[in-house]
Amino acid sequence: MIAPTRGAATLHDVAREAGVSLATASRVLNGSTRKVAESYRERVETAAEKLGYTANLSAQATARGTAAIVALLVADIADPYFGQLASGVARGADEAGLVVTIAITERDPQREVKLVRALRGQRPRGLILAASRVEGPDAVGLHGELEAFANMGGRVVVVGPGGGSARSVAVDNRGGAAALGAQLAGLGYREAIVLAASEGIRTSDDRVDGFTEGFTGAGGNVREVRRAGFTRDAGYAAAAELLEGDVPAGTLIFGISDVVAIGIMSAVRDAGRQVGADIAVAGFDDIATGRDIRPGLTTVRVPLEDLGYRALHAATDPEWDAAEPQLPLEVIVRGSTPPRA
Amino acid sequence: MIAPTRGAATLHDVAREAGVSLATASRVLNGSTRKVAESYRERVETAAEKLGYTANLSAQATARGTAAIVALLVADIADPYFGQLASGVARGADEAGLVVTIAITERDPQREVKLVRALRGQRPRGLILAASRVEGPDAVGLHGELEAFANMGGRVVVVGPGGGSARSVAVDNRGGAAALGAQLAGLGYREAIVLAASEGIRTSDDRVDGFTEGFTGAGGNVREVRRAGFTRDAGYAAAAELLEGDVPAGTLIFGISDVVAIGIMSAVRDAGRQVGADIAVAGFDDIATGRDIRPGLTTVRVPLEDLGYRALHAATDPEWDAAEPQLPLEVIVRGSTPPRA
DNA sequence: AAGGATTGGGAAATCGCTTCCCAATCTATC
DNA sequence: GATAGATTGGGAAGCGATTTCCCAATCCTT
Repeated sequence: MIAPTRGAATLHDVAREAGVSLATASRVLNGSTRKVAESYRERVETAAEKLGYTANLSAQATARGTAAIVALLVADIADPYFGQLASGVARGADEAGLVVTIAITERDPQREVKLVRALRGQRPRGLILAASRVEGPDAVGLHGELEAFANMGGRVVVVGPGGGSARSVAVDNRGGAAALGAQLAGLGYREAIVLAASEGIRTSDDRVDGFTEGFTGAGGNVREVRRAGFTRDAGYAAAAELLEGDVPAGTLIFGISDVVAIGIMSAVRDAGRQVGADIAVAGFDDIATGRDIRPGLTTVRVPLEDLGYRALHAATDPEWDAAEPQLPLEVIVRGSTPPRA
Repeated sequence: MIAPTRGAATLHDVAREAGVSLATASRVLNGSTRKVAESYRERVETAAEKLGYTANLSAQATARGTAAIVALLVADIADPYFGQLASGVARGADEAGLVVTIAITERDPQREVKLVRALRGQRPRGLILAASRVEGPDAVGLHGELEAFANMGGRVVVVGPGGGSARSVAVDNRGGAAALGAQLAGLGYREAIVLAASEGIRTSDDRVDGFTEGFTGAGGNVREVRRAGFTRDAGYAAAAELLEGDVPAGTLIFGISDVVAIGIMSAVRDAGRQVGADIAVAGFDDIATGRDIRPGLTTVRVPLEDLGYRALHAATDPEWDAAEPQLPLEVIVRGSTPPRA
């Protein structure tokens, strides 16, 4: 039952209703090491229930000096990659009794810096950066902000290749891509084109390098690495342009992520070519869609949800084992890369 | 430049550094109607810059009595439907200088009630409910919580059919589904099966009713309405079961949402049938994937991003026009429902 | 039965920031 | 040039919690 009072009930109200002091009420309702006699405890709880009391988290945060918040920074929450990741973060936060605040960078480094600064105002326990170029000129401002954040007592976690003092939850992009490349070469592919994001984005660079290594190591040849972006439309556009030129049947196009690869598949079809036997396509991440698309998308499975879950823990557990084994990646071959005769 | 102090700089620090009072520093840095002399303003700003000051949002919230927060409740953030919606919410929040906190219900009504209660602790300006059954026995507890939330001064916005005091950003599910049904009947379909969520979920019910109305009104016949859920897997499972029975060629299966429809498409294929001429499939929402899948998914376009954007404004704008026109829906026919000869 | 050790409630200080109120200075008016 | 009125800085009282002391009432031990 919740009393229909105007404004929220405060701890003060509860204490008065129960006829105890503020201190006692606080001890009963919001975790404290000190014990309170059963009779008092009951009275306080009854009063709280009756008034529909919920602790004011902001006040709690000011008093305690730290907020039960974790901030998550993603490039685009509508992108399934980040959606799945966020899902894991949210699950972990829920378990730990933390609130997740989310901010969108729109892949704009400037914006990212500004957001980190704004987020700092919340004094979150941790900050999870899921979308960032950790290198390049843009990174310097960001670095300063992260430093400030850490100095403030917050933990920074980078999803992907870590840097500096930040903890990182890494994915073996290079290894996974190498395995993919090797396996595809094993299927008989000899010519590949890679559609990557701009240089300096580690995730992309690692995947390109790994793929090249694996593919060429097993007898293939990477004919070209084109720069596109991380979006479906970027993949589509780049592939469309590519297909205006001469792309022989049997060529493999490796998209830097599944989202990109899906764009590529559509472009291939719209160019009047066929995905699979004619032009093979592979991606990376194994987002849910890859399973439902036809032909199925060959990819490297990244356990995104787990990754998010881990990131949450890296951001909040005091003693977190940086040496924890990386999450296992797995190559998944589907119809988009049929074996070449 | 940010000074390498331990702990965050407080307003107090800035005031001392600048040699002014707390009040003045506050007025300069955090919006106030009062003017401050240029010379003071400058000194304060310089000091703030030097110390890397960022206002403690929690303290600000306690002092002001309200937090610059909007809470968003979704069923599953990895679901593209909610992802796109959240995207719009985030954009609007960013423009309005608000922070978005996100919570996941996992489609569990009990959990939803608990979350609303927990979220109340943040004293957010608004609460956007994007995933909720507004009817049925489970709804009563929720209703109480929402009431309490509103009493506290927060605004509740329901995405979908509104109820009670909450503002609502509605989608004409019924009308859209009716248009879809009519159009498909016009393409020559005569027999349809609907895969819906459980009864009592308004969104689902409205879509079922609308579709039935439109389809039968144009000469079709809804043979059956099966209850599944709102997920891809639910759609897949229900369709798989369905296809074990006798489903004649030319039958149309309408999935209550695109996510469900995509599951259906996969089930159809896995059952050795063909999507399109053999078994037609239609969905609702027009999530991005529907464009890249083959055949393309016939659906009703719901401008999800705009919907989220609107919800944000409904949650925060003091005078919001409840009578604002509903967002336009549009039937999109793609290859999953070819014209029947 | 007496002295010390627990146990547990309450007053008050504190967290970082806003804002009301007052005093001092400045501007404008006649 | 005096006075009313408008500006603008600062002091201090909150906001809604937590937490450190302090002290009275118990409990245990010998």
